[in-house]
Amino acid sequence: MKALKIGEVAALGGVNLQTIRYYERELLLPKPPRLASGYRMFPEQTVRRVRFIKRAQELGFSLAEIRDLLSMQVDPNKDCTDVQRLAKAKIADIEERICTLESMKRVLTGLSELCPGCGPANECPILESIDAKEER
Amino acid sequence: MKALKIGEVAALGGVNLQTIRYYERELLLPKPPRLASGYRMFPEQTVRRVRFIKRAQELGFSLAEIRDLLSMQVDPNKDCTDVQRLAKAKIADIEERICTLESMKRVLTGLSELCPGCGPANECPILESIDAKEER
DNA sequence: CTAGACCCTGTACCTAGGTATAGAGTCAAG
DNA sequence: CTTGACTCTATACCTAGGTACAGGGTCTAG
Repeated sequence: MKALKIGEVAALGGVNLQTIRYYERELLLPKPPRLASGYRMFPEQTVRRVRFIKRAQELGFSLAEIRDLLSMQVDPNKDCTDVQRLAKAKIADIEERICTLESMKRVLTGLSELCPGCGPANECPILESIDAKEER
Repeated sequence: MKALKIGEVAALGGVNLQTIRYYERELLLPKPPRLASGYRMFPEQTVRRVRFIKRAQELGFSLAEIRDLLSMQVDPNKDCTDVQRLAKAKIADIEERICTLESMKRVLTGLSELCPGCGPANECPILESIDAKEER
């Protein structure tokens, strides 16, 4: 099993070199052994871990949540229920964000339809609607 | 027309007092006249402007975009087309974010269905799927 | 005239997830 | 043995949208 230097881990993992050190500080990567010179020597599987982190991020997990996911991977006392719970919570979270965005979109679309698309901006119904809600 | 002190503007606008100074620095509010003591004296309509900012934020506009909206409100050379353009761009932006979230949700839901909800976490299909994409 | 509430500026701090820079040390090829 | 690529630590900086604090001055009611 070949040990990798930080630059190799970063290149293979597809991230910036500083990001590796950042992940180590944030406890997303275990502290690697060092050479006498102080150089970090990472086990090969670190690359896989970095990619795991990036993919979990794409699914909407924060680094704090990913830290939890990673600890479940290695903790024999944790079971699937815990992972399921995190996944379900994240799905609910995503759904809520979608709802918020959809309501924003509805309002904006409604405003946009009021606007004739011409005429002076200071009389634009979009601006007036945002502005004048206090007399509702 | 009564002039308002900063604390009154903040209270009536429903924001923190520091936020008013921040908005002034960020050119979202015009620089108000000052008393000899240095106290800011805001025209009453400032409250309305603060509320405009907060409502536009709720619709998804950033402060930079709101600065543009506000300048259109007062610039006689701008017309509705400009406002429309900003609104449409924001709608497109919101739609894109919804798409991203929906794709995240689809993937997570798929993973969640693979998981039996029991068994050791280190064999959880959710974690394995996030982990093992490199052999796809 | 004094106490308490208010205001001033400047600066630092917060979240989240990094990125950049400086100055010094190390490693490997030729 | 030198040179260039790599690594080390520490610290600062970035976005966005604020919030907090220190140390001072001002305003107003009693």
